[in-house]
Amino acid sequence: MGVSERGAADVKGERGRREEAREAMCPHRLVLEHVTSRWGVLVLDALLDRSYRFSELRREIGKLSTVSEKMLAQTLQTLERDGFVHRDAKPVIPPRVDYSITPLGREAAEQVRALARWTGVRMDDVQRARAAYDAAREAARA
Amino acid sequence: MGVSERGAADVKGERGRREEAREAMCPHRLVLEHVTSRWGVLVLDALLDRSYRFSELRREIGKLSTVSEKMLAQTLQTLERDGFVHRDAKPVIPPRVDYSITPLGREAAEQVRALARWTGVRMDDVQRARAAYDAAREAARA
DNA sequence: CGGTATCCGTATGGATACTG
DNA sequence: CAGTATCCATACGGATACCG
Repeated sequence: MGVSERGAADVKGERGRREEAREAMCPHRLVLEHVTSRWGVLVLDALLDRSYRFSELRREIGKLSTVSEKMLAQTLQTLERDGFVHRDAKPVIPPRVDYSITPLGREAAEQVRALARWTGVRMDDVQRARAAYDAAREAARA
Repeated sequence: MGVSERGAADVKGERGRREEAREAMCPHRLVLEHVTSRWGVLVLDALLDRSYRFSELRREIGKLSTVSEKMLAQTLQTLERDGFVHRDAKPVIPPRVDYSITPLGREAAEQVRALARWTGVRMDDVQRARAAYDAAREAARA
């Protein structure tokens, strides 16, 4: 799931309409979507170990899956706004911005990491299940 | 984040190309995306308590967020293929299909539920963080 | 009832170029 | 370096129709 935020570029400075509409009925579902989003998961997991600069974080995450600058920036902004990530912009040339996890973010990140680890551990069970499923469908086709 | 599967209808019987390509480099990331997907989270959480029929599940989930038949079917298929959900189609008229969670799925669902609960508990911290963030940006604008 | 097939609008998010 | 602006492909997901 994406971060569900339209880039500020596409429509002037507003968060997505969908997200805004859904915010009314069940606010914490959105928070869940933020932390479990495609890049949110990887950002939180990375920041659990140490703080990162923007490009450094991009490279780190890139080991697993390539993320565009745009999506990384969007994800970081969302997580910062929710209070999970702290952004420290140093007024130097060239610019230097450090991202770190907050105490609140750490709580989320630990659970997310646990889930991520779990998928790794259970991966072969999943693959066996998939093989069985595909085989059954193949058989049904004949 | 969606389930990341294109409907079988759109392109003949194949899973999304993106998903297929990414499957190669980091398979367990996809599993994580399946269980944390928009509807995957809600399906797993619901099935943790008891089994449901298709429409019944749709109504249950609908209390939180409306899901189309198409997306629910897609989500259930993905979770079934991964071995998290068991599908029991009874050969009766009218058709009756029960969905239940598997032991493997239960492990995932429990973690997902814990995370979902956590977002509920910490919701006011998040809202305070958001208010602070928005106020800071407002101040910077002036 | 429990789906699948098809059509289709549009938000999502990647690539690229540009700026402070 | 750390982003923002812009463009654009596409896949996400809703509506509808139909079938077993």
